[in-house]
Amino acid sequence: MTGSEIRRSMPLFPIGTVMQLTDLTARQIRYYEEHQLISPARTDGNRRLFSLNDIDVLLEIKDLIDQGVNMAGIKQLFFVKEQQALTETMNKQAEKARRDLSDEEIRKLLRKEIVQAGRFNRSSSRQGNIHRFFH
Amino acid sequence: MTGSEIRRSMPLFPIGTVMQLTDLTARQIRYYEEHQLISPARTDGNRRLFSLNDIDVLLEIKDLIDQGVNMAGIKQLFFVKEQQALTETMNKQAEKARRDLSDEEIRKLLRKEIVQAGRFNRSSSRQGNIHRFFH
DNA sequence: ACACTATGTTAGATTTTATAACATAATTTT
DNA sequence: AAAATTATGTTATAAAATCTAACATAGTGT
Repeated sequence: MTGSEIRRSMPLFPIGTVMQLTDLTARQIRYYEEHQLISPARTDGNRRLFSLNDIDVLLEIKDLIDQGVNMAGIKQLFFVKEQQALTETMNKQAEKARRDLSDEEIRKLLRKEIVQAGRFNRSSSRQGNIHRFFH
Repeated sequence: MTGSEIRRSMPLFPIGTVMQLTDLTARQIRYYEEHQLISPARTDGNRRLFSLNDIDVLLEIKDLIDQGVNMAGIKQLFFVKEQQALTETMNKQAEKARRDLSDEEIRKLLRKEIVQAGRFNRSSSRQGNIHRFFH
């Protein structure tokens, strides 16, 4: 996880601040939590603490609501987005794996070459000081 | 004022959050406010709301205190820093003014050139379509 | 030894937030 | 059209967080 991801998910804001920042009522914010669109952290005393990510999501919800999308629609949209994000990271992992594989192949070839060079040097000029190639 | 400056001075955090973020007690934070090292905003109900800048200052104070500097010293340091910042912006303004002046001179020269070009064209070849130079 | 500094602690008042229940306009379903 | 559902408002009550102010105190500086 990167530093900015940590910062964006750090629980910092009480509901009052979030209300001002998002122009949503406390009732709305709690309602969206009830529907699991956000999961703010809690203080020891059970007060909600929202992260920057939570606020982003709330602003997104607000936009969609303003555009007439209902809760079911929003849930679906979020679900799809999450799937997208998931497959995206999976693709990235797969690509990384492929890259790692071909790296491995490169290394294999390199090894072969080195061995060949060794043989060549030994058999032809009897010098055998491969290490020169690695300085 | 830039966008990030606005963001950094936006009153967002209640004292509890600031306590956790800075590892200072409420008593300490209020004490530093009493000594005008910070000036957090207030809610309608008189609760303090701190900005990111406030938190930076508090962390700076904490550092200095950990290094054994007392309040008087911290005040002096902050005072000096503020003076520095002020003279710095003044220098910037002065430089800008100088640049603006020489810009003005450049424009003056350019104007002269244009007028000359106009005269030249009119008197010699009778075409006078200066506007070509400005496309 | 004495005054001052920086912080702790406590008390009582006020504000903010929590949950839960009931109310309701707007929309959807039957 | 009537009934059900949805998204939000409103209200009541309890608990948590914060406020100011006062007093306490260990450590510093003179």
